[in-house]
Amino acid sequence: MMEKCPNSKMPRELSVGEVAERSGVAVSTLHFYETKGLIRSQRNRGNQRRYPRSILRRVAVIKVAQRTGIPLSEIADALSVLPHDRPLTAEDWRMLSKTWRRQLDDRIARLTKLRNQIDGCIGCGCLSMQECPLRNPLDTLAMEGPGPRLLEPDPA
Amino acid sequence: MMEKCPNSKMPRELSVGEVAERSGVAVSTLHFYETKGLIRSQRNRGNQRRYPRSILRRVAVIKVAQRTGIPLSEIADALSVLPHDRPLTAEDWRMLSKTWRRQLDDRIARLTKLRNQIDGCIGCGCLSMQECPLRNPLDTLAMEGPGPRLLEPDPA
DNA sequence: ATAAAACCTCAAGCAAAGTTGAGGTCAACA
DNA sequence: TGTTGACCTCAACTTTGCTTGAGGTTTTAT
Repeated sequence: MMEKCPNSKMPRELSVGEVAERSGVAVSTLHFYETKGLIRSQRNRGNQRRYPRSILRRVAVIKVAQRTGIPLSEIADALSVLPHDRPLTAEDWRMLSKTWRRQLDDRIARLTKLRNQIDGCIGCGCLSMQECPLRNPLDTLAMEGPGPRLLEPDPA
Repeated sequence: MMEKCPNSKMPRELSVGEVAERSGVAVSTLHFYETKGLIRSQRNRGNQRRYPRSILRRVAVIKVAQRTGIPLSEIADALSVLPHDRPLTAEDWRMLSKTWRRQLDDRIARLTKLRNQIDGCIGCGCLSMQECPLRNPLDTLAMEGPGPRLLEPDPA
């Protein structure tokens, strides 16, 4: 299919199609990520993309970050401090995951709080009551945090 | 400002601006919701929108559902079985919240699982190991559930 | 009576995250 | 040496959830 490494069954470099297949993202998505600076590619003499195997890890990390709800632009920022040409190390990952893990906690906490509110509402039939968080979102949420904000900005 | 109910300080009907102010959404958003069938309005003789007070609850419910991550189209579906011209009852809310609560649980569970995976990865420095969920997303996620799905579809 | 604020419609624009298609090149296999 | 399948670029289109603006009417306040 592609040139193989003579000493191994593993190709030394991966074509975009191979990366797509192995990482589970579409070729067009890899192109797209490249335009966004999330990944980078070398070209062979026919101008086709060739990736080092470490691309797979990078893409996996991107996907994980996305699953936590981090927008691509932030993922790009976080990854941009790391060189494209060497594999991510465990230490790199520790740094990245520290921040993302916090944001994930945040999202979980927000959703959990919402769930509790909903449960409270179910219990009390609150829609007919003055105290319900749904009843008067403005007042209720004014008490929940800073700023004149109704029903949280919700990055969720 | 607007015609008042003669027997009360509360306006009988609300203008779009009032609804916006009280519910915390922009006027343009209310227009938008109307085009999507989420809300409906009566018009006065000058063609301006007039809402019953129950609109506030309806908008609040929409916002809550949105916070759980439900797309507007599904919110519209759920609300469409309820008449626009009477206030939501506690029973209505119980029915709506039952489904949404389940989906919220789901989201929370998904994110929590992801957090655990991340924690596992941090602990083991897994990026350099074969067993890491990040290492080979295809195989790993094939085991997680049904279907040839990589890195979950993630409605999150 | 008139000016300002609020409202109306409709069209266009924005951001995120991609996908799709047209038109053309490259490479791997028989 | 073909001929297919994989690849290339660039532009346009998609969906979701709105916002912004133009151009015009209605309400309210003075």
